[in-house]
Amino acid sequence: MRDEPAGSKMELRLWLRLLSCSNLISAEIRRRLRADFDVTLPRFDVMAQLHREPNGLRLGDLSRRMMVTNGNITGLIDRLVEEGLVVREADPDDRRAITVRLTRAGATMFRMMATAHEAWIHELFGGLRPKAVERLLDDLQGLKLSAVAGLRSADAD
Amino acid sequence: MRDEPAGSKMELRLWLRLLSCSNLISAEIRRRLRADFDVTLPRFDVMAQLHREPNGLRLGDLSRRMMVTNGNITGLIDRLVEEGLVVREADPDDRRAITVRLTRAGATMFRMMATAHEAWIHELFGGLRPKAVERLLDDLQGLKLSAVAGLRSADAD
DNA sequence: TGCAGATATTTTATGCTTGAACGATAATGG
DNA sequence: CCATTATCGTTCAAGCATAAAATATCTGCA
Repeated sequence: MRDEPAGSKMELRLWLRLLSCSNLISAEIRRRLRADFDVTLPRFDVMAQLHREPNGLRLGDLSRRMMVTNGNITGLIDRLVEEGLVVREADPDDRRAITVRLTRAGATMFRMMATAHEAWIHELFGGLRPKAVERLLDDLQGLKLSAVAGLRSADAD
Repeated sequence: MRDEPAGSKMELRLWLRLLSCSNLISAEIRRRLRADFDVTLPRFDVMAQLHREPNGLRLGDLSRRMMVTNGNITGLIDRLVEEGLVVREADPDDRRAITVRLTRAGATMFRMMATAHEAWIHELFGGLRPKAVERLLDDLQGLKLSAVAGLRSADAD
């Protein structure tokens, strides 16, 4: 007897449910960001990272933090620069490197968006009891650990 | 004074954690689908839907089930047809409509992928105790209900 | 009948994302 | 010192995704 079959099916259901929650919510956040601020989620994410680093971030660090490829960041920053929300600055110590930073307009805009964003999340998550929020935080942490372990075991193959 | 702040911050943390779990896992699934079967996740999803409908599905039904736009489906099906995994069939009753269905090769290929997929999920989720899986299924269902309610309340605005 | 509106799909423009290839610069080791 | 190697950012081609406009067909009703 193995415990896989039944367990596997439940895990599959869990994965589908997780994905549908995540997609449902992120689609709604994207919709509202677009409707209220004419901004996309990836742009919002970039601005969120930059907002916590007043001295700016190198492009490589930004792409690592956002877990996306370098080539992706280039285009994202291009558009944010066009809109005057972000500036590129040469690094005096390393001529390969470029640092990006929010402009004053970018920082102001981000603060407005962040306030709205937090309220939206509360609208969407507010139906959960605090206990359930705690449990989910815990269990999702467990899932993350499990997944990271699963990643590594496949690496070793 | 409002009662939001504390709760809102936890909800925000939960949202970020949910998103990072979902992204982590789906990136890994994409990577493996590509490495082992040279297939993308959206293509796999289309094939999964078609596999449960031996008589095929109309494009509109397919886009509704996958919760993506019509225009998206067009290109996805184009590529699957090129690869010989799917066929388009005219509907004799309605000349606007097109039904798509897995070819025999498509069905065979999907069954192989589905087997591997289930094993991958078990690798990634297997670190969770069955109790935790149950709890997550429950709590995520609660989250979904909360989010759907939040969607509707915004509609009414 | 004939036509207004609904429905089914495709097309188009735009943006995000990836992986791979590339050019420029920096760091290292003989 | 110079050649090799590594790092930083960009470019490119391909694919996914959306919203909006276009096309074709169907349906209901006056």
